[in-house]
Amino acid sequence: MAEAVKVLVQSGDAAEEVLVESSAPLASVVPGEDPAVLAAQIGDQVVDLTRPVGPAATVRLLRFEDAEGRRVFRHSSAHLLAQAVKRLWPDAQLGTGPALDDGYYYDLHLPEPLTEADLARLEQAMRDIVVESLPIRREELTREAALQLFQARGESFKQQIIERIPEGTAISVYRQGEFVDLCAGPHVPNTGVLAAIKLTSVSGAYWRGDEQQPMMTRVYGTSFPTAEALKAHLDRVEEAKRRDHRQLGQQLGLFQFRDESPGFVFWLPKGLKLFRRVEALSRWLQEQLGYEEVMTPWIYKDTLWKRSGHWDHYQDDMFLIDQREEHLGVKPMNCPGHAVLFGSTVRSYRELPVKWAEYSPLSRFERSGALHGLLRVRGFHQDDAHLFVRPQQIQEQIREVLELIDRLYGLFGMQVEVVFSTRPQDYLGDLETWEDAERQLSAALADWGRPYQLNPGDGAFYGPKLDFNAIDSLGRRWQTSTVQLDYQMPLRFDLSYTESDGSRVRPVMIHRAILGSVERFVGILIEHYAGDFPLWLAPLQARVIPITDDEADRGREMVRDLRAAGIRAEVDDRSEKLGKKIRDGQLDKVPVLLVVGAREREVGTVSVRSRAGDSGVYDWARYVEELVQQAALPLARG
RNA sequence: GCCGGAAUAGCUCAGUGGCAGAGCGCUCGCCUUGUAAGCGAGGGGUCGUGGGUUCAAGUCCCACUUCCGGCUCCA
Repeated sequence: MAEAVKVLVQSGDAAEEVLVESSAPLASVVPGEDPAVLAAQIGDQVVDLTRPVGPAATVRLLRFEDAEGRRVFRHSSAHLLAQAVKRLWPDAQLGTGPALDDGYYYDLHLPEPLTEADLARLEQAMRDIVVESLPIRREELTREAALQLFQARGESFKQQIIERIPEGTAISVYRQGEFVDLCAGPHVPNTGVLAAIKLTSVSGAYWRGDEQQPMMTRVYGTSFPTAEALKAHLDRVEEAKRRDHRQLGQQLGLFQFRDESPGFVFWLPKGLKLFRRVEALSRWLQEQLGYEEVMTPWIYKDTLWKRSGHWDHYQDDMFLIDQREEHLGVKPMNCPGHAVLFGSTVRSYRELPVKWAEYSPLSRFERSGALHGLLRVRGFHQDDAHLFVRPQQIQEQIREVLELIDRLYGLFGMQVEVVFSTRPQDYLGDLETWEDAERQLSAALADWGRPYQLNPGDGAFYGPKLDFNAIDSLGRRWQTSTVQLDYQMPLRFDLSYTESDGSRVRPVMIHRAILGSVERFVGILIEHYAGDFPLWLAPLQARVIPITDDEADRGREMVRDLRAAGIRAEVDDRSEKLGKKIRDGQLDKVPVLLVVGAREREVGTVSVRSRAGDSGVYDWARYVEELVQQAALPLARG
């Protein structure tokens, strides 16, 4: 029966040809029974090592180092978690437990809420199962058998999942010891390889993400093949925590949130310096491209919002005011105001593109649970602009926006990723217009020459869009910029311009924000730089430190020199020891500390200490000049 | 909005039914200092808000507010 087949086994960068029986398990082609091999890939399918080799010509062995292998490892970890829960709370019902990018979770329905204190017990139960090194076995069953199995075990959520599995799909379960879970797999060969595990948090989550459905308890965890790798990961998490903009904002005196106005920022002087600096950059770059700034009302009558469509589609997210007879809404976006302005006069094709920028405050009534530091607020500012263009100008205008994004993010040393979302099912307008718009967008992207991710069918109903993720110094992605084509707003406001042949044509509106919310962007920058802002951005660039009170006057003089040269500086003239002032300067993350003692005062020099440490003694006048140069905006491609 | 947790001095936090605390910051005094914390004293709190249980509540219970972790949503 068994037939010998020749298989090319790829393992990491190496590949070797082996002759095996086609009925032998894939594990038999693993060189030296290497326990680091978790699963295998045949074609584009990831499978268990217990599967027979079959007619495969090429088998790729997957380890934790491979993204696919990692997912298997984390998925098996989720099963491990579920098994431990069932041991401690036999009445718990299983929901789902997928792998995440750097961990996994399992949603469970528990009779009692689980607290973080229970996590230690649960973790221990998981370790016990690791030590037991239970083999993990796959089993395929019929729909009826599967339903019966989970019904017998009282797993109502699993039954719901089975009922939603399309006819004809193989239904599989995985068993390890007394535990069995409905699962497509694949999994690692046994629980023993899940060596280093850690539960990180517990929270609630709706079954299937639906508010109408029961609330599940979601337990989050992560896992690694070795304790060292787990430690390294936990250190990275610590690092991210250390950079939390909310903590740094408090520590560095940048901004505050207060109960008196939840979701709105109190900017302190230092934080506002950052905010204004970032905003000024955006303004400056846009002015180069011929944008013009406008400022439009922030409160409008309901008639405007009804016309723009916000009344029907966005009302829940707006601050509404009933002022005597009038129904008013505070603006969550600038677009209706700009549309009104565009339509206020007769426009010629010669004027287009009209590019209006606005930095006005916007308000959105975010649900209370959604608020998160500067990253999600109710009152914010966008570096917003609307481009009113002729349909044939879309490509060149998009191209220009892409360059603007490059230049702005380049200043902060950040890369951006693009997601192109195309026509959804329920699109408005005619197909031809959509196809032309999408063609122009992809042409602009192609011209830009950067890879992008296509998200078919995820565009807005009024037009296709580009979303941008900025990647920070820890490799985290933040959705910031957005570019959206809009055919609906011009229609609703009956916008038009006169074409060269005298006909009236409807312009296309391009909504775009480069920083996105300035508040959010500042929050991202705080985390990106961990509060160690580059000199050009730092709210306080230099602090002068006189060593004794005898140099305090000289110190104040130096601050005057620095301020006259445009450097943001202050003096620390407290009667404290030098070491103390240096320490405080470092903790305040001041880029340069300028020490002046009797020696420096006598000969007109300064002892400079940067973040890296003592960097020597310089002539004062020359140093100020040099500092001014270092503090200039890094506009390399000016 | 929903689930879970939390709220004590300006900040970070201890206090587990019986006199409200520490470190840092702040004020004052002493010290006059050479690259990450000098010494001493002082001031500072309706223990988030409102109700309840108790002889007695920062502590236990309930409601509300805000924050944190998620869900949902999203710039």
